[in-house]
Amino acid sequence: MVEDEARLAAALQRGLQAEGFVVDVARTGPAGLDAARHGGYDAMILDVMLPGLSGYELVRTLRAEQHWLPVLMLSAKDGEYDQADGLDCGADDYLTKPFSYVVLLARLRALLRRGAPERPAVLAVGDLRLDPARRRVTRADAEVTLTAREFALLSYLMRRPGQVISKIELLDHVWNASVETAPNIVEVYVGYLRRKLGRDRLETVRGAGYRLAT
Amino acid sequence: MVEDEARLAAALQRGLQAEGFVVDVARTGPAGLDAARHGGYDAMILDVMLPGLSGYELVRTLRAEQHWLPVLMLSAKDGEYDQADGLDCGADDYLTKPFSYVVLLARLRALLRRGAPERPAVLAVGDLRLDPARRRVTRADAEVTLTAREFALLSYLMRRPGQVISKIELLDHVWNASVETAPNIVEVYVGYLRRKLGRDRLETVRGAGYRLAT
DNA sequence: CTCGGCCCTGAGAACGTGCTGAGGACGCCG
DNA sequence: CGGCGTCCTCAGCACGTTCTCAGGGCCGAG
Repeated sequence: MVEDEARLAAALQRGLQAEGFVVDVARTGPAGLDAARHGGYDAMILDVMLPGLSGYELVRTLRAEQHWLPVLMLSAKDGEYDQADGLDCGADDYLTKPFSYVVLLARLRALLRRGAPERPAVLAVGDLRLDPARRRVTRADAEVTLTAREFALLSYLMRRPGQVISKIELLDHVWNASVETAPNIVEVYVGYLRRKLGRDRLETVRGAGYRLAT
Repeated sequence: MVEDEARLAAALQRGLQAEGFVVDVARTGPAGLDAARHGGYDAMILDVMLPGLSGYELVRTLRAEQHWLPVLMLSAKDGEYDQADGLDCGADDYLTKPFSYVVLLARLRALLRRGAPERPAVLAVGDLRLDPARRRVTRADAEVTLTAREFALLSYLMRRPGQVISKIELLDHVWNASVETAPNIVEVYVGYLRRKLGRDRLETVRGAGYRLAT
């Protein structure tokens, strides 16, 4: 739940927990966005008026990043266009304050029942797209075939584009090898990926690791 | 749309048609139920107060019959429990009359965007059709006879066409075997299916699993 | 410029994965 | 009992994948 009014947040949290839900609360827009990205939640209750980032922007960002978490929006504005805007930003339902707790609960259940549409959780960086479920990678809409190891390495890098990731970390997560494994294997596979994806997608940061160009 | 007030129905129909929707109207509960069952619609707008069969009962019946058409319920009752009841019967959204047309439209769009969690009576992928009820499979309109195991495997794959499904998962769901069972049996059955359905329907994704070509 | 270390790459060995045909176990039915 | 169909096991083979290794190139520090 992303809600900056502490009392409302606490009341809802208590109520939902009593229903058996596991509830986390974020108080600001950016914090909520972050939680939605990485928290593995089944749904999000989202206030529109938030410090840092409005609920509208939050949903829009989330959808642009291909996250399809069901979102129930709360707002004090009951203008019909506010409601329409919220839904068109990508929210799945919209309630105006003050709202009935029973209604909130029923709508939340309806949302969960409907569930997230099968995750097009597609990672996209530049013209690179990686679909974990379909295990497909395309570069400028052309399919690229990767081996299992190459695929694992690329998806690890694509989850943190622009960041430098050390060979040790890659060995650890992609190979789950111990620290003493020779890091040369990473170099070899980066080489393979460069050959298949283009020379300049993967930058070497000498002495530090590799970075996926954004 | 299932609505017995002729003027409202006509107005909505006109409006939605102007937005590019194809709209049919049913005036009674039973007629609406029938249309929902056989009409192949993408969503249903449903009044609660209907002659013959209430909206609540209609949705409940539909859901009990495993139809997962998105339903937007309309009602003159704005008691919170009415709303909660409607949603708990299986509706996906609920609007109280009088409602704003703009809001209706936005909610309808949100509902369509989320889409029906497809559970079609007949699974179809390419020229392959599989009818779970009749336990029949056809390929380009020619019947294919499958053994029980082959059928189970194929239907599991057809529920998630294009996605890569691991042998472990197949073992788990089609064989409900433990993780330590030798995955060779999956390979064998994929071989059988390929022989019966054609070589290239089932792609092997080395190190990952199998994928039904879309 | 020179040197040391870091990184890249091609060759090929080692390894694993997946495919297939043969055939045994089992249950069903005439 | 014998024939049949289904389910499954097994072992051998083929080939793609993974990894090792060594030589050489590149970069930055001094």
